[in-house]
Amino acid sequence: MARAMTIARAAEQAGVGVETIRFYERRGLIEQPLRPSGGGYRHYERETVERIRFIRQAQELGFSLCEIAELLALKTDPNADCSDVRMQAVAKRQDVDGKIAQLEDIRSALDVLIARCPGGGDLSACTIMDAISERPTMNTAPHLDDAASRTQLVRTIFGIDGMHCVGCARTVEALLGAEPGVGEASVSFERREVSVSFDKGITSVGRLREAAAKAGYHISESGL
Amino acid sequence: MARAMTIARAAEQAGVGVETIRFYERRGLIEQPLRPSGGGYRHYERETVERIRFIRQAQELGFSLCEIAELLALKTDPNADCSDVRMQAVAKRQDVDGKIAQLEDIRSALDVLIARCPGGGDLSACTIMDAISERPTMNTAPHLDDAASRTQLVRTIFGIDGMHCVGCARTVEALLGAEPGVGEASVSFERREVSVSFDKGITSVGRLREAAAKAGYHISESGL
DNA sequence: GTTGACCCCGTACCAATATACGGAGTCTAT
DNA sequence: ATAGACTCCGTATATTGGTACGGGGTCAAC
Repeated sequence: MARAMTIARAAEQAGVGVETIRFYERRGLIEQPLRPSGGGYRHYERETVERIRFIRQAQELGFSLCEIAELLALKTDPNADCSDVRMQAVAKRQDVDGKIAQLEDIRSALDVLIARCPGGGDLSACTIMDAISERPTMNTAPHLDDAASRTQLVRTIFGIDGMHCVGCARTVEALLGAEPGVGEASVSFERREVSVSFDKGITSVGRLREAAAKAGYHISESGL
Repeated sequence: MARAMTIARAAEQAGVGVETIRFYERRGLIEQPLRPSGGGYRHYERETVERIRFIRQAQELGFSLCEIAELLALKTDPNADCSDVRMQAVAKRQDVDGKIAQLEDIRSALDVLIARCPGGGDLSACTIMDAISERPTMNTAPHLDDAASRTQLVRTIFGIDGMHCVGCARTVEALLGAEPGVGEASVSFERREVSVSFDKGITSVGRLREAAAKAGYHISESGL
């Protein structure tokens, strides 16, 4: 055992770059090792190499360098009392637990997709696409688990004639908004435009035009 | 339903900032919504809000925006054939699986720490610290699972006299390196210094000094 | 005692993922 | 018709986790 463990060798053994080690030193994740008088080269311990590997491992697991610093601090903090340390560990465990749970959610979601997929052929037959569309927000979506809630939202901007005032604009907004299948309608009196989002599976441009016409307004497919 | 869904309202509903939405648009994660002629304000769909929430969810789970773009692309790519899509999903699933496995490793590691901890009192009684020290690299460490391998590595730099040449330096390196408990020793002939790391639990400065003295070299606690 | 490999430090730069700013335009309410 | 809130766009800045560069010092070997 003769060759000094210089930074390059330490880096190689830890599987990182030389610059990375210096970076970790600057960040205080590892301490700058003892150096000879007057500023020679750093000499590393195997221990330090292990510490670097620990850092990489923890990173792989989604811990930030700050969190890793905390984990490492558990080891060296001389002021910590045991229950502090324990609480740190417990909190971290809950953290990890939560991450696992979320990943399991996404995994089972993917499982469903994969299981449903015929496995080949044209895209039109692909159930994965549909499935993703059905549950676009994972478990945060309020309640659209049912296959019946398959929607085909579109938004279009029409020109509109026959409005005399801002009141007319509000009227049109209200009457279009009341149509079945319409999500949201907003009318600009000044521009004589209406922007409306609706479900193609429920209503249609014609139906909307009709509804407006009944109140004396004329919709044209002009805007954009 | 009159109020147009402008960017601020969409941002609020999706739980992100306005700038974030614009950022996602630039990144192509969501498409810039339809706008009135001549460049008015954006009008958003609930659908788009859902999409943004999906993005945040996926991010929480460790997917990068690029990966999320892929996931979202499964939904809309008109050129993809079904098996392409399926392979994407399967790959993603494996990805997720790997992450879960890693997190489970770390979780059980933390569980061990927590279970061993007495739960209160002075730090000197804290087993968590010891445990972390024992397995600093998680499952990548070669084989130091045994409690017997509790080490107390230190490194010190000494001054050394009595060397006549570089050969002497190598000799000292070899003889110190051969001492039980010594990890690594490196000697600078020019600086008359030796940097040695050793286990305090196994050997001692005195023992090292003795070993060097036997070969005619004198170690002094000078360097640093 | 000189050479070539290595290391030092400070600083600059990179990519990812936002977030902020500033000056101009747009909407809506009064 | 004007004030105030909001939005537009482009650009700049922040944060995290590095990576690269350049000018000079150190080391070991011949």
